[in-house]
Amino acid sequence: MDYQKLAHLLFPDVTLTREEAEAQFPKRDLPEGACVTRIGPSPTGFIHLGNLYNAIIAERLAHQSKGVFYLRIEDTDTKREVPGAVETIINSMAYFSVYFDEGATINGDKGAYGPYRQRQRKNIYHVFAKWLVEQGMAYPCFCTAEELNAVREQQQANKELTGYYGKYAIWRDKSLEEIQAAIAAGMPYVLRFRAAETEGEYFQVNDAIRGTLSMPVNNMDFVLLKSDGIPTYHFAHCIDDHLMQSTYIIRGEEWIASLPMHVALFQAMGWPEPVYCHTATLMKIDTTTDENGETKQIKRKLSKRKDPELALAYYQQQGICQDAVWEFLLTLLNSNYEEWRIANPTASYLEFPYSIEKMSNSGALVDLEKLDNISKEVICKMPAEEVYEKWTAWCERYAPDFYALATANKEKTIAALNVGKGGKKPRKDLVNWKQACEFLSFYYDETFQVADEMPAEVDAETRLAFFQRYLDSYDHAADSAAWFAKVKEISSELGFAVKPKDYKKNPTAYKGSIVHTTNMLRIALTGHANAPDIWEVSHVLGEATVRERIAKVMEA
RNA sequence: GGCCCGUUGGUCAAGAGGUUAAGACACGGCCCUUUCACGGCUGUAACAUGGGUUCGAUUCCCGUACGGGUCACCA
Repeated sequence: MDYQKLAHLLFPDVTLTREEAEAQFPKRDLPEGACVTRIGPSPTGFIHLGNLYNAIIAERLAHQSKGVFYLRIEDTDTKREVPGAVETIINSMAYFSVYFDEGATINGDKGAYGPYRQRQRKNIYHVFAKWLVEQGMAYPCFCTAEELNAVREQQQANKELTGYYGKYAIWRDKSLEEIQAAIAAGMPYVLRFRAAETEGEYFQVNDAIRGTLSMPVNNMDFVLLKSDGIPTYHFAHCIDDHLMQSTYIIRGEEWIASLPMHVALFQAMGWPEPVYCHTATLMKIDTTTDENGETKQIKRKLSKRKDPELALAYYQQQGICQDAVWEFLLTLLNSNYEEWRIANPTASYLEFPYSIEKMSNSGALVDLEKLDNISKEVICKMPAEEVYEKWTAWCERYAPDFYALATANKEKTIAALNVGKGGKKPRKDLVNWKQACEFLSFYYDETFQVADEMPAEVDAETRLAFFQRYLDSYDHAADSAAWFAKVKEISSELGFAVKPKDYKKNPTAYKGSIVHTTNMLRIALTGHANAPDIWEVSHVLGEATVRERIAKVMEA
């Protein structure tokens, strides 16, 4: 077989040599130890937590080492591509504060190692594909899908290893004439890798997360180029990650099984392999009912159909703060993150020394309660102005009514966000931006509602009397202590116990306790029996609103 | 089914051939307290399983179970 002739027959338009093509991607000028990483999402329109999880690892590895982090769009599957998906990927990553040094952007590509969309790199792949053909390491295969299916069924029936290998690789040793005839007949074909003919041979690969993996040597003549000339993931991964000089490949564990193919490819090309890092799949607990009617809890992979929390869009819609998602993922990534956070309460999460060796290699469960907890922690440490900016930014897109209210009452809103902030024990009222709307709604007359019932222990007459005296004696300028002293005084005059314990001990001696009177005030002012400090809230609302709201509940 | 990966409290997890097997979230109790939240103290709760190796194993080895991945012209 004349491989030169075959190569020319298959790639008549490729004029570049392998060396010339490689020369277009000069060595990166980076400091010692710098990592080059990437994410390579497919534009299928669905990006999920796992994408972010891997993106954060890659980003940290690159930026902690003064390396490069880039975005490559892996659009080799034209069938699954969804219009606008590239924008979705870019926007989602931006929403979660994941920034790329180079790669695909909304306005074309940025960086010297592009194009960063694989379909646009077709000619590059062909140069290397041609070289492999010249070396006798790749050949065309004209099998139809039907033929391949038939072979697979036969293999399954015989309990043999399925796939295109050994004696089943019927096109691997065809003559040039037969290939020429097939091409002349217009038969579509794929380009396959000529694998080593082995069986039962093993080799070892190192994985930065999992340690040494022992795997069978690849003996599959897998597809390099599909019939449309576009590479498969395997081929594109090898070519791109070499030319773009990725040093670490961060990807999900579903790729472990194809590692032998990738290693074989790198060896065929004569290139060093990058360091592989296969991350664990995110899981969740599901409650199911078994055949005996008993409910069971099982741990399973997050599913796109069943689990809304898998989609990144879910976190955006819920208004879960970006920083909280980062910290949550960081705690899953590195178990010592929480300890670090306790020791460094005010540091940015970007200062955390992330280490790939500390990664867990079993599937972590997505615990939304934990996320909420982290989220509260993150928001309560944020200055009110920042909370305001982030909350309103979210509202602008997801809650236009609140966007209008908050921006029209900016000063009041920031004051409201400052209630209970600061000090050693700041309040943790806000969990996410969606819940923030609910929580803050009582501050605005437009959304204020009396939701809770007045305490049943207090009769209507006493209640009115209390409010009347409160209004008559209300001094907006009084400080918190003076104000509370006044509330106690009125309560006492009306027969309420000033100390809750006194009332508890001797309930018949009183009409109620200070708990009841302050609760009435809370309900009148905030609509809820549970609310932040009354005095502080009153000063956010302003005297006029305080008087109005109390007058209103007296009418009801 | 073949191949690969994994299994420490409900969850995330630290850990080591001999430990009272950390910590965080969640849950319970107590305290603080004008409500709630916060905070403080405290409690319940774990090494999948059977064999080896060993003076001793949850930690090392082998098997089993369970969970996951993969076996495409998808990534």
